[in-house]
Amino acid sequence: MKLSKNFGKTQKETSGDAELISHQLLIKSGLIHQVASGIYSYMPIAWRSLKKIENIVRNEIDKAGGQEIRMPVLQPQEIWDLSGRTEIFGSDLFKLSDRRKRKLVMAPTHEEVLTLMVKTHVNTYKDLPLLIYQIQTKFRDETRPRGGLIRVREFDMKDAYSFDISNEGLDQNYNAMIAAYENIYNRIGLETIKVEADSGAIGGQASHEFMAVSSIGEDTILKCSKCDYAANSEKAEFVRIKQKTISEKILPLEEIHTPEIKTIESLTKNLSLDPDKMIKTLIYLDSNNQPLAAIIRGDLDVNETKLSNLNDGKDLRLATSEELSNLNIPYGFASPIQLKNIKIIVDTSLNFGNNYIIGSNKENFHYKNSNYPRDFSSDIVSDIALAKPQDLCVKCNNKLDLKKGIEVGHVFKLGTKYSEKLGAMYINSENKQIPIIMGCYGIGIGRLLSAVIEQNNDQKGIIFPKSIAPFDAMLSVINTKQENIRKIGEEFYSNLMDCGLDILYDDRDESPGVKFKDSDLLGLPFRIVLSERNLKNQQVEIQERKSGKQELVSFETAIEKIKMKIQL
RNA sequence: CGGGGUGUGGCGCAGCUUGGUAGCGCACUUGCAUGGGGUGCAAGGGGUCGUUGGUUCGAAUCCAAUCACCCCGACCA
Repeated sequence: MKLSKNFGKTQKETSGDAELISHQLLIKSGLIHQVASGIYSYMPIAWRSLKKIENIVRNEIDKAGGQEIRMPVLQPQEIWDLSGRTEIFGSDLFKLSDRRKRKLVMAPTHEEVLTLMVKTHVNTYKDLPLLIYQIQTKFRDETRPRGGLIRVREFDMKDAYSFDISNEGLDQNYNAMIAAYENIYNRIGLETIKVEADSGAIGGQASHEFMAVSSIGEDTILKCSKCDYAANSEKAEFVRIKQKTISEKILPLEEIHTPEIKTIESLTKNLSLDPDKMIKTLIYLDSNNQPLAAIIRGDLDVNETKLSNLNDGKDLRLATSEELSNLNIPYGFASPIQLKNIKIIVDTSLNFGNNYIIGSNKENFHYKNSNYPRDFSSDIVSDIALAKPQDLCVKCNNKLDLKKGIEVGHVFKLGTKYSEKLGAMYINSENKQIPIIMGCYGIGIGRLLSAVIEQNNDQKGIIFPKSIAPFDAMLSVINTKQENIRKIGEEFYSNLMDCGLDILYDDRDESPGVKFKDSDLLGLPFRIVLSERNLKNQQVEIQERKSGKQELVSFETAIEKIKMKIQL
């Protein structure tokens, strides 16, 4: 394509609105155009790259046995009511109604429609397994779109769904998709790590996320410094360390006067004891305002996702001090001891120490030498703690590191959650109706592009990996005003195109500086320079964007050389 | 939703405190020069100052409401 004809221009300056490098580069290079918050148009050059990404994704999912279909964005709200996700998605779900006042939604994902399709078209175990996917525009009314294409409200996503008759079948599909995802990231030049994840609003038994490690990532990952264990912060587990001063002897409970000492921090100071000698009691309220007590060692923080999962996934929030006094719990002195009619969830950390300081439910008093389960009971003992860097890996006992990541793929084992709710059953060999076992697998196309740019750039601009570069190379012709050079350039361009190469031909009447800057900014894998200086010596310059390495080759062999380099 | 910020030619910004009818850079048009790292000179075109209402003889500027966008948090396949 001739750059002079391209719809879209590079800019010298970017809006102060753009903070992320990928966002700045996408705007500076004229690749995207913002229409509204979290809503973008893709300009021709970006669209080429996105189509390449899309095709790599399509190719890998096809290889994994996927069948591509296309489902509508617009869907009746009733099917979302049926699965119960109208409420779960809440305000993130774009809703509208048609002229007959029928309620519709703009789909943020497609489990419902596809499960209902499968219900119609699958009858027997002989029809399974299936792996169905589409690449479709999704809509989510995000609370806060941000970072250019990183988090948007309208975006293209590949979503795949597996349907199996056994957990082994599900495992197979799940693993096949993980392998496909890893191929995709390799091919598009994105470094990712696979982490264990919480299954969130989609629901289900197991889930992994693929994270592009990046300091601007929105997600927090804990990754073992030695082994391959990695999980996002909602999911991450860790080994509880035993108390340093663990007492052999369990001492009797004793009340101590602690006036106005309401926090672990002030207890630590006033009693000269480490926080891991204390127990903290946090009272949460769920969406129905049902209270819940989370009991955890003083040096640890509660992971609200883990806690919520133990409470039917209901949203939780900390009770205010007024709400506490309504429950007869003095703020700052809450305690599981003598706590009645409240569900108590205890973190496993309490099993690794004894003789703790603990609240008393009495204003200005704590107990010392409290021991679990001697002094209080619990409804559930489980891991409800938030992992921190330096905590120990559950697999190998080495230290965990904290990293930030951009979520670029998510896979879930759904199980029978949707098939049961929507009645997607098959008949087994014994003529019994059995719910189909499902999995779902998502990967965001636009987010991949911005993640790749976020990872592949330098001071000068984007450095496109070959596989997703909008063109194979930039042909910069210097001084197009000179008739003979322009002619050579035109011919050279069409010869390159005839070789099947995809060339962006800078035929503009611009100064060399402008052409070079734009070429670097756009970051195609190679730049080919035709100029008077080189042509005098019958030479053509080829520069690799990534390394900056320049090479002068003879005019005759230039096309062959270029072809070789590009196809390498 | 809470906190902070910003809306002025296509883009980036100044002007607002102290009211007097809009300016700079980039981009654009034309001409001349230049031609290996955003080149130089000259001449031009283009703005409902986010919107609505108010105060005033007079509002980009003061007041009020409202909308949009960005950042942090909360939230989030």
